Amino acid sequence: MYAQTSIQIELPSVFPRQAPTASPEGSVAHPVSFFSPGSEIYAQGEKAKAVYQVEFGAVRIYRLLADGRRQISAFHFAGETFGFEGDITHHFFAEAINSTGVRVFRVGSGTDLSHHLLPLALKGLTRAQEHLLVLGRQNAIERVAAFLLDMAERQGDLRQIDLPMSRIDIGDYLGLTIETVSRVFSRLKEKGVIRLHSLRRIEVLKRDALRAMGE
Amino acid sequence: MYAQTSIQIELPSVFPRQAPTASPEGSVAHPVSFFSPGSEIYAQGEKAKAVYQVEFGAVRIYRLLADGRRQISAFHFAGETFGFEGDITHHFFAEAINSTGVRVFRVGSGTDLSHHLLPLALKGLTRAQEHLLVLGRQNAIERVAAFLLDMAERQGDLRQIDLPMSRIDIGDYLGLTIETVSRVFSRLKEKGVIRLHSLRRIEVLKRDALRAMGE
DNA sequence: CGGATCCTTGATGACCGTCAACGTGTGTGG
DNA sequence: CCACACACGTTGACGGTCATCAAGGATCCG
Repeated sequence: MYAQTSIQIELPSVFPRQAPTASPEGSVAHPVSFFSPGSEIYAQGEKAKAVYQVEFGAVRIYRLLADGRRQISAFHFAGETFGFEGDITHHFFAEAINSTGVRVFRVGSGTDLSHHLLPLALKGLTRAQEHLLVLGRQNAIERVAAFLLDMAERQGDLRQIDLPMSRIDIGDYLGLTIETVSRVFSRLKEKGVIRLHSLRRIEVLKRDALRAMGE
Repeated sequence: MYAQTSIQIELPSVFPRQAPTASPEGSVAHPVSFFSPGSEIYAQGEKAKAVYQVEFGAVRIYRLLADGRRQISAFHFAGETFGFEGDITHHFFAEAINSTGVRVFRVGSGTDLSHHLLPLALKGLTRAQEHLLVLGRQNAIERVAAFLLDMAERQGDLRQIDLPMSRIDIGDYLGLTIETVSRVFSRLKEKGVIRLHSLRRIEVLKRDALRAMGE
């Protein structure tokens, strides 16, 4: 699709939707790598040798079945940290969704990050387990509602949500097909719950209705 | 259902199906609590103040929706550690499935367990994310196959698997109803893939067939 | 402006949930 | 030791939800 580009550049944080968490090692300078849309940050089976903090853009973490079915287990946006799924070897793929800048913190070799990583791992664990409830026990409307609420919350609970990812990504995150995602969006529009300014920019008109659906 | 019983007794490990992991604090003696079937170990909303190691028996971790739908996110058996879902406050319930002994390691108050907890949290994270793939992208047969393979692996890959949990628990773990679980078991019997010695004791006759299904 | 990708909408059917009835296993008390 | 009762599990009939297949429309890029 896209060739992987991993240029080492120093960039300021452009879209800090969320205050970046404190740098694991404080004042030490760490390189920012730039990834073009669709390019791979790491692959399943690779040795995990760093953790990554999103400076701008968005990242998807996913796994594949042999026949190509894909499950996105998490999205990560500006300020969020990822890269510790799997102790030694990555069990997942990480890809840039858009043009994305990622700050790299090399792990191992003396420095001890476990104090910083534990809370991040626990947060990831909680998120994953909450997502299990969505995939295991909620229907299509409830899944989309939960997704929109989560996106809204992570963007500061504004009325406007922008979705950096495609419908395919949303479907593969929610365990649905893109057609079902699209139909649910249409139904939510009909009901006056949301409004689409563009394909990837959504306004939430009735937050309570969403909450009632997403539980 | 059952009254909660939490008697502080010292018990030897009875069913060490798996070698217990090293005690987080080595030589210090820690109490073993006994829980009767169905009794609560901790509840959603409680402050997390300990981690727990299963001595014998089995534990289910789950979450509920308002209308009672339940999603079991994990089972834990002898030798396994749980209790760190949620940083400060538990976001989940933990219940004993059978008569279960649990060794309690209190957290906080000086002692620093983060070095011990991080690998456990990462393992839990990986398991949860793998389970996301099952719930999001696999059909009923594939889910049950994956479940049986996981159970077999955690019991040392013997031909005989014993399931400490009910069909309801299996259904709530796999995002299926008990009827569907039952039907899949029957189909696997018809195909000669498994054999039921009793309701909760299963013999795997064709491991390869299971692998082909569970991916 | 043109082409490709992404998204939407419709028709159809498969899979699995629901409801219901029956079978099986387990524990208790007579 | 047997009888009974209750929880658990199985099987069948049916319907709803969502996947699949297909076509057309919107959007974005050069």
